[in-house]
Amino acid sequence: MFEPLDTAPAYLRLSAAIRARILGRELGEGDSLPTETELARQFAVNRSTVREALRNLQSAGLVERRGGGKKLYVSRPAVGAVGEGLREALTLHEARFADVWEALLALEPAVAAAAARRRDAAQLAALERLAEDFGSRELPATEAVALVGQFFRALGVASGNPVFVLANEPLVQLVEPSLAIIIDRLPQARRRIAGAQRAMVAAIRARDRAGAADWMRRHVEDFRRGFEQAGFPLETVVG
Amino acid sequence: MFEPLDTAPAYLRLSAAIRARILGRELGEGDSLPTETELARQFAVNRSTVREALRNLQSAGLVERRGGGKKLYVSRPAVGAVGEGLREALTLHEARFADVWEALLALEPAVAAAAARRRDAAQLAALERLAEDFGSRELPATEAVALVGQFFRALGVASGNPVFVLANEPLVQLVEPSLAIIIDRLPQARRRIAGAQRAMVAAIRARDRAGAADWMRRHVEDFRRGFEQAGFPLETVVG
DNA sequence: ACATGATAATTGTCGGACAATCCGACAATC
DNA sequence: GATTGTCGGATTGTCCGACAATTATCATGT
Repeated sequence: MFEPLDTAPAYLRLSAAIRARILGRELGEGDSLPTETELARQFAVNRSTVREALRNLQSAGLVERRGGGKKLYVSRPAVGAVGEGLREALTLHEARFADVWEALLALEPAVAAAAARRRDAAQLAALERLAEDFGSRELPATEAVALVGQFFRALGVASGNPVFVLANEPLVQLVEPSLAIIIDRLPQARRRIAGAQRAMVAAIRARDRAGAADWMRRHVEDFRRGFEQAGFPLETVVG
Repeated sequence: MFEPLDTAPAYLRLSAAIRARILGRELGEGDSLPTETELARQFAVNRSTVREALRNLQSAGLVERRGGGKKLYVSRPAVGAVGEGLREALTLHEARFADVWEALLALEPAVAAAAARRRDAAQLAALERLAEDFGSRELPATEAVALVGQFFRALGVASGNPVFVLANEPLVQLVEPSLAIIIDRLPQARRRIAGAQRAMVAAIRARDRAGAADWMRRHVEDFRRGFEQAGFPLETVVG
């Protein structure tokens, strides 16, 4: 009979208004927003209210301040930040290693296949350099893991699919700590990872989609085995 | 010799501090936070600063107010909200239909397979009811599409994998508008969707993982064909 | 054209204020 | 007994005004 009234606080309605303008492309990436005082004047609210609304947009990644400056710019949400939010969400939802692994097994072969199909020369070169770096040097675990993470991110970029790039990120972030432990405890882990990376890069260079996906599958399965052999149950909650 | 000082604004350090406590499980879901005045006192900052920090946590979904109340409670980020943020991010990254479809093709068969393996009786019943609802009634496009969305969400839940649940959400949200148009323009769309849902439910009931994945693959491929037949190029930017 | 320094604008933070609303307890009513 | 009214206190949403620190702007001299 009656519809609920819109009693949303002003700061929410304000951020919703600006958000709509950004998503509706009226404000494009790189455009700068008016100053807080000016926004307060235009929306006829207090500057404190404006600031609360801006914090909202800021943590959604829709606006940002560049390099310590004062001006606010419209921005597309950074992949790293979005991934971190997702990682937090998954942590609080108590995702287990088995869950993340299952997602990796579904996603990464497809990413590798897409990369094999669509990578350009520069992206291939980046992958080759990362694989070479990992394979040739005996870095400390933390740095080695960072390289593996970079390899996966580079794969995402090479896939040319922003959905893959975004989906990749939280999984990589969640997996990195476990991987560090595995590399520390299992002497053969480095060799196996290096081998898989080399094989994937070769398949991607040859534009061999099935090969890239296959090697990725083995790589991900190896990862699960490593996790178990390092003494962790698959039910371990990540994060 | 000297470490860089932490010059981040107070409201950021404050939200980081609370965030860390939540992620570190010192504050569990459902716990209530002190009042703003009390937080201001404890952190020795002004209440306005506290409020900016809280807006930050609020939009990350780490705290919420329940049902128009005043108390703040620690919460795990709601799937819908996280998905919406991701949808926005993908929209601003100009993901094309082809990209979303590629991700669906990688993800959904795995979700269906996991659901076939792990679903319990109640989850199966929910899927059956949704499929039955969709197949038996000739609802207007918007409601029909909502039912399809519910079917995918229920699949995610039945998969027992929070990663799948979360990854599902933005894809479903992005796809729903396109699907509404397809259903409107292609007379055979309803029948094909109903058929696929029935087949998937049957496979999931029989715990036939390969069958479920297979039917899902056909279903997703059908969806792409429908999109093209409805007159859209795959490069259409979603959102 | 380019560095430089003065000047104006802007942000981050603060203190205080007040109405609206929610909460809990208690009383009144059906 | 359950719903409804009432009342004081606590809390939030919003406003105002202020100020130091930092950044942007611009005229100026080289």
